[in-house]
Amino acid sequence: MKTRISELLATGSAGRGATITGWARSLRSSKEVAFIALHDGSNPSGIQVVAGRTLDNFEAVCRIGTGAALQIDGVLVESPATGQQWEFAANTITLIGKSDETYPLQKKRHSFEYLRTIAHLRPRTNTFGSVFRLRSKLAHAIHRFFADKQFLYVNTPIITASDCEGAGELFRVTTLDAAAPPTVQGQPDFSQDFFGQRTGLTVSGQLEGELFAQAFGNIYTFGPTFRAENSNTARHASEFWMIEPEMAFADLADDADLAEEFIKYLCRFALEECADDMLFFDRQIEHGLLERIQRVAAADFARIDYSEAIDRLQRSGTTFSYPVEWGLDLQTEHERYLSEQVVGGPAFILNYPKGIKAFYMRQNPDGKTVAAMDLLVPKVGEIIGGSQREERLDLLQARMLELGIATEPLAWYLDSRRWGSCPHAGFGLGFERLVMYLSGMENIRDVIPFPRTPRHCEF
RNA sequence: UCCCCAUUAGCUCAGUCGGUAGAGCAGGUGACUGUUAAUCACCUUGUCCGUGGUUCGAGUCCGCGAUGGGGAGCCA
Repeated sequence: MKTRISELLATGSAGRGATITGWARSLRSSKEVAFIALHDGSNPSGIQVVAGRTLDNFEAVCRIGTGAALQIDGVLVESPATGQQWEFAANTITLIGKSDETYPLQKKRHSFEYLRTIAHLRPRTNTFGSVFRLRSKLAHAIHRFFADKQFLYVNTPIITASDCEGAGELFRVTTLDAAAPPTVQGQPDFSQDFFGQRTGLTVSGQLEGELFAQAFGNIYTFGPTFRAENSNTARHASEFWMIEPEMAFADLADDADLAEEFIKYLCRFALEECADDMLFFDRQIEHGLLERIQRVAAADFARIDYSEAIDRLQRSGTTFSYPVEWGLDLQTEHERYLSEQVVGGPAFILNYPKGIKAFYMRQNPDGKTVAAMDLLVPKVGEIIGGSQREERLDLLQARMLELGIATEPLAWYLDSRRWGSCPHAGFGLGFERLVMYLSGMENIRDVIPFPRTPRHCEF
């Protein structure tokens, strides 16, 4: 029976016998004794294995390469040396999988850029061990948060025929022969395609989520999302995971309240339930991370109207590269100024001009703005985008007509406004951006196991 | 997609005024009774990103391309 290292350290006492398995991170040997840093992925520190000369295969153990897979029978003992409280005194060491000097992970610090080229091996490093433990636990925490609030978890489609959601470029899904598709009037004839129409990968589960919200009240989605934009930044990926709650009988204020409660919950969760990994990030990735997250968990998030934000930017006395004018979208430099200089923490920007937002957002009584919100956080930027949805059929239809959006393909969406329509609101949270924010990691490619970005689909 | 920067040993980098390359780490061998990315001694390692040009001579200068990084746009 194998024991996980984290469990052994948490529940073990001196003299407890166990069998552990894992991979050697480093080996330090001398004439009479050898030390193996053994990791099994269950904690950041691993455990120090002590191998004495009395082992039958002591000579062989001293030649084990970095990265080798081992099974070790032994007992937990208090460490006589500083550096760790416990260590594991080996009785037998079995080499399960050898590793030679060509193993790409060396006993030294590697750059994240290099590790991206060996993404199949990087989960065996300290940083990526902590990143993916945090990511996994956060995913569970997200489900727990919504389950505790009686939100229904709904799996919205990955393949969709809606290409007018306004959220981004679709990846095409087709079984047609790319070299010689059937054509009609010179264009590919998608009526002969697998689904009998043009289809793509989802850019958002929101529209379908709204339908479920109008049956179950409160719902959320949590799944992969695809955007075919040629974005080359540290914050964008072509495939990422998004959490999208949607609440019926709720307005924009309810939406922002939920978002704030959600982010704070996840901050507290990370601090409490991922303490050892968070400590690692604080020491190795971003000094002051713990304090920053603690402050967010205790903060009241600012709520600033777009119009007020424009006013404050104009009166700031700061010179920006891009113009600040009512009706124009906020640029990254403006968002950073607001969250970092004006607020010094997370800030909601509310009620944007309707001209720069999506068709489904609810039109405000002023006739100029819509009930939209973005949550801006220092470092990562926009982490949440949401809105109250336009629930009035006539206004929604008029807006679609105004923007030239065909209504027929979205007849089902409009139907939700035809019978039993009600005010409702929701938002989208980028899961990777959340992991970045909580870990201090600065590139989205380093918080997703095998990143998909323009020109990259390895592994 | 646009702007800027980079690409030299397995990794991280230095390389002066244009004269055929060097350090640290990793790795190998040996030493060491307790190490913490062990330490000490010795040793190995090069398509200087590719391509075309200038030049007696190019890692170094110029053009083009590729890849990576930072910033911007798009957005989560």
